[in-house]
Amino acid sequence: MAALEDHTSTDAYYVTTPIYYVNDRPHLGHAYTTVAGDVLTRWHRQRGEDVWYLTGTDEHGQKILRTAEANGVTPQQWCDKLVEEAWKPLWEHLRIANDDFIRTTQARHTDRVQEFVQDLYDKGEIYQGSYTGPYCVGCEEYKLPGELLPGATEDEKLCPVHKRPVEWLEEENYFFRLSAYGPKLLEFYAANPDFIQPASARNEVLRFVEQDLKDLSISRSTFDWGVPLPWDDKHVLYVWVDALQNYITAAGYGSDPERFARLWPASVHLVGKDILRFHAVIWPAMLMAAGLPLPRRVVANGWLMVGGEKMSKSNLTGIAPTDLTSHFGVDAYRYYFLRAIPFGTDGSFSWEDFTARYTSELANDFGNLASRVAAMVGKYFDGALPAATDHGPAEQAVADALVRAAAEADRKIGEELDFAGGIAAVFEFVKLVNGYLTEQEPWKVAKSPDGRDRLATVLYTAAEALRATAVLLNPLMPDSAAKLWASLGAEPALGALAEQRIATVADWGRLPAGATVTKGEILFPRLEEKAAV
RNA sequence: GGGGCGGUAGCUCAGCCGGUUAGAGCAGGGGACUCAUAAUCCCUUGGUCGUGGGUUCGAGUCCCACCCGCCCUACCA
Repeated sequence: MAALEDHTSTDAYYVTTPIYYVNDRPHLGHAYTTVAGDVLTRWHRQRGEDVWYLTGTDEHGQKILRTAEANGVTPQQWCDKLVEEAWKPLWEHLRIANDDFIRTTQARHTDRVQEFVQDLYDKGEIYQGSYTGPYCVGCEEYKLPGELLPGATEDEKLCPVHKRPVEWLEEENYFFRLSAYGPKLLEFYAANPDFIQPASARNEVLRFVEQDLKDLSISRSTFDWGVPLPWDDKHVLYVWVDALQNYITAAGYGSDPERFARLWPASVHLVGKDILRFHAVIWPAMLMAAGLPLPRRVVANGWLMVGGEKMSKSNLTGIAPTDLTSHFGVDAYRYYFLRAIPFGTDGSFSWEDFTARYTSELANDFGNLASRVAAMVGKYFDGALPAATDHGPAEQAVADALVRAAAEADRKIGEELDFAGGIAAVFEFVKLVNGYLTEQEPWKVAKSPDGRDRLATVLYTAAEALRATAVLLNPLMPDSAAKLWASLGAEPALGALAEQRIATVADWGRLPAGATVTKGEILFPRLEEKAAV
């Protein structure tokens, strides 16, 4: 529904993940979003587009300061350790092909951030004021009057989290004139109906902005782990104001005008639904104030639920991504979450469901198809792919199905970010090829003396179908696709798998006769019995 | 408290502007086949569509109320 590909040929397809808060190790939710972005960008690379994929870490703020203190190190040491020992290694492990990794403590970021806010200050978009509000000692933060619960007396209000009375505190602060941007934002949303996706997220933002925005407090003076305001170093920037700008500082804002022109505005900001408001309201308003173009899309993904229960912070960190990859493998991991959970909605997953899909879809349908085809080419033609000399209606039906599957996958994955739908289209094609083999019964044809042409044609058709499948699945499961590509002996004639283009993937007959087909290792071995999670 | 989203077969989900006997995949049952990772292919058993009202010739599909789950409410994808 949201085919919003209005970027011109000179613009890069620039995708960002959220900038992850390095307070702790990456969990399944972070990995889910990052894998989605990786598949999206790999897909666009295989379209031949100029692609840039950014991820990174948000390293300022009071929470990190506290965590570092609790661990007896400086906040910078804490961040360095987590980034190098937990975050970057996980992305490598999951085959994330990001083009850059930005950390908000890097000078290339903090210098530009200071210039950005100085510019807003000079333009009168930021003013000094004082913030007075109900403060919860338990939360160690200000609350909104509206979220407080009534207390024992008329004047007493309780923190909704701690159910304890709040105190009224006053703090000198700088404010961004967010309230002035409500009408402009609504105008922008109306003119760009696909800006916020999915529709549920868009609704939420619209209702919020329609209620009149309040100016945003953008500085803190009670702690110093942040970017100092250039005109008042007693204050550091509110962590989100600093963090959001990673999307432009990493793209060359203020340092590399040529690169910035190529990358900005971003094509897609991937975000979790919990941080939607920052990306769909505050960030656009800040960009408007600075006179910069707005990103084309903000896409919010839903929440992972474990076995029907909400994945709370505790049990979210309870299952580490590597706990799953060590059992199922990295490719299956990448496959599973994008296949099983419709992007944009909350979705349940479980060890049992993962196991069921692995066995049924990856091992039985896909992996086994690769095995049986390679085995028969080996058995009946000594591994030399024969030519299809008897291409008839049944073969044409396979070729036609491929055209449809490729088009649907391209539209759904490449345009709509409907990963589950796009993957399903490819796997329906895999099932169709299994059915084709069952109908054609090449093992019977092989026994008849005059069936040589027929046998060759059937096996060629299946191998050619697999060739396309390898290309279509490469963005999702690069290691398995590479194994299949090697098994088909495709590289000598067709070149590297990553160089295969989506636009020509459904052109029938690309895999040349004579290719050396070998029965490589099993793509998705049957899983060992697992006693407990 | 306010705002948003969801509650459909054992499981995970489709069901757009209301219209014949509510669909898919998986699991379960039966059959065919043997090239293949005991895989594949065909057929098939499952549902008072969260609850209670209402609108309508007709409602998972619209309206109201309620129950349950989740998210946001200015530092967790």
